[in-house]
Amino acid sequence: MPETFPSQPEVSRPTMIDVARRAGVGLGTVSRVVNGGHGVRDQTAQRVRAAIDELGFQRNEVARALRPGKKSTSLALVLGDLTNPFYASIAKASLEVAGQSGFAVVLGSVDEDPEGEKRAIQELVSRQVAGLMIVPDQGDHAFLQGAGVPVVFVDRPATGIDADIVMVDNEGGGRIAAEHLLEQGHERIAIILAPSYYTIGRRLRGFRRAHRAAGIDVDESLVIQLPEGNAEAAEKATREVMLRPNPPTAIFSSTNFLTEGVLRALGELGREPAVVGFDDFRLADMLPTPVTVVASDIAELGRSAARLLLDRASGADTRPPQRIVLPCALIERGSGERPPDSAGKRSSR
Amino acid sequence: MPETFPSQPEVSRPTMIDVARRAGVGLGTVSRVVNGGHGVRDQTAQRVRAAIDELGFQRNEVARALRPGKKSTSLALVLGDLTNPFYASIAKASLEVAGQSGFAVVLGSVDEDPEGEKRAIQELVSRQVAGLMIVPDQGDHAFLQGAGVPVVFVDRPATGIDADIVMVDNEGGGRIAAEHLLEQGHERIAIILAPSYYTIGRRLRGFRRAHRAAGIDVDESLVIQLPEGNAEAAEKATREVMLRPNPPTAIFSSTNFLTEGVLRALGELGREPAVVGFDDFRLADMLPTPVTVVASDIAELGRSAARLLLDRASGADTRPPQRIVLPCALIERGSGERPPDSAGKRSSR
DNA sequence: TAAAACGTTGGAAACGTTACCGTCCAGGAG
DNA sequence: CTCCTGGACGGTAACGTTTCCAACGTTTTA
Repeated sequence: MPETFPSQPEVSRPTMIDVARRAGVGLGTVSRVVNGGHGVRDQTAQRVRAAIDELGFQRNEVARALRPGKKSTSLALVLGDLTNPFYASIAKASLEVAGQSGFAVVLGSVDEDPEGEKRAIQELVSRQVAGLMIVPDQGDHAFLQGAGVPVVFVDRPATGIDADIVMVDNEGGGRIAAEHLLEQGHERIAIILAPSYYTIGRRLRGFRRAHRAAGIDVDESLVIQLPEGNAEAAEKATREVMLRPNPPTAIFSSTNFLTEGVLRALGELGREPAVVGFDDFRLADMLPTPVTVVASDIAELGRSAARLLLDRASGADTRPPQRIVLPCALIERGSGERPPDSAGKRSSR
Repeated sequence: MPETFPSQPEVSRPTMIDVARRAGVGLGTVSRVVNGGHGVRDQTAQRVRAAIDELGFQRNEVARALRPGKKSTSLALVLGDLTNPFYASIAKASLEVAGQSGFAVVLGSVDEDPEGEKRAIQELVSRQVAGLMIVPDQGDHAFLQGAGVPVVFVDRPATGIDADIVMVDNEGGGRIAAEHLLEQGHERIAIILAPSYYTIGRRLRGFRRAHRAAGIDVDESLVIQLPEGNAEAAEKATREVMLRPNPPTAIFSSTNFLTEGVLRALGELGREPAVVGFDDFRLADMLPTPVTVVASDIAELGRSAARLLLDRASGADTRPPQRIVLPCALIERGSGERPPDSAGKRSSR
């Protein structure tokens, strides 16, 4: 018979009652000291603080949050694949801002389907979080309307609910990318699109507007809608389009993962059309041809969302739903500056 | 005077008492139904379930966790920079495993200093999480010993406490990397080390053992200890060592970010010693010379940690502290297969 | 000197849930 | 017919905190 350890040491942590007994004061007094100590004599407060130190008392946040009106000091963050540096940046930044205000961040587990998202959100709400930051999936989010907890959407708005939203200027970014390529003289620019998320639609719109402004028609056969938003799909689509009789001289890929797939296909084909990607990514400047991208401050996206949510949760901000839009900027690195006639040639490097 | 909105809709969510009233049953009966419904007649349970649906009732997890013995259904995860794909992978994987068991994951905000880490952990403990997963900083973690909550360390052990640990075979990885370079005939191999974390020390030990086994002395001037663990420090150090009169013919970089700096320096110098990095990274195969790495299953690190912690938290696992070590494997891509005499030459690509 | 005002403190209720205990009723055994 | 057993259910205490109210003592004011 194997020796077993006690499953939990079960050294129940001291409570305020223990502290009160130890300090020889009432329960209410301990609470007052713990919460700033107003209305308590210095001498008494000192005794209480001493007892707290001796016992190693720590306030039980769960019990605290139970009191009516007292919201918990946690925010929830619901997002997709943390492995995507885009999401990771948001998470990191919002975590920092929340932490500075003494808030913890709860991450719901996020499958990719809308139903899973809804379940995750419900779970989080049942944990009485003070607010929700959500990078929403496509489904309807009306169920959040009367949830009684403030919500800030990140990166894209949700349907069925009017709430705060923090996002980047997708249309502007798409426009800038297309303008840049058009200025180089490109007239046949392919655009690789991830499955129709809101953001992608806006990027396409900017792309079209830039063409219209330049008086150049968009070749609809070069508007490529992928079935999936991963690198593999982009790689396959790129290979296909570059092998057509009349391939594009430039490619705008609408997502960081997509850009990766595009570059992989081009590398294998030995072709070098101009390439501009949406969203910057690590090592973009170290690839055989450094990659030109349209970038925005993703961390600021997370920071803004967290700040806004904290203000909503505290009741400090009672304005109608806000819409914060962060700018995009072009970062020229080489791949986006290739002239139209370079397509198909191998570089001499 | 600007019109203000009510800060919170304040539609206090229905409680079990509301459900009980609505269904015409007692409070205890509702609780029984919500928790599996044993000892309740089918007909009664049906009425209760109907009331729950009509009111949109959701159990208040905070109140539930307040009851003695009832641990909360959240795990805490404390780690460094989420922007590092290594940490992001751990977070994602543990999130998935926890989610499958209905557990949420709370991320503490993590500054880089040990004091901040301690504060973050205390915060998390005060939230009554069921368990802690920690990628520990260097400081002493003895304060966790009697915290009454199970702890699993991830990636590296902590001092001052005997707890479960899930990590990769750092020494083996270091050995494999060095062996691989030695087999190519390299005799002057530099190793770039991040500030002395446990893991780095083990990798160095493996590096030394491989040398000893091959009967080759390690040139101590090529054991380079960085002041900081970022790419910039590695870039500077690499430039410095490659410009020495007798530069190394190969470099082993002990961290993914470090590898990035190493490659950057080499690219600018136009030198091509063999390079092996510890930990795989995105786009490693698409760089001008694809990068050979020693890799392990980081996601499995996170999954194992979460599984183990869940078992500990539930009391299902009462074994003495476990030590799980995941293997490392070499992924040959090119940079690690350069012969000694290629150093200094530009490639012909 | 008495009354009022104020600051400090103790005590109790309440938050929403679970667990225990007691009651009630139906049905079977004696 | 009575007693007992057992399942179903209702009520209540308890978890640890915050907040409100009452009580007390001291000081100020009339």
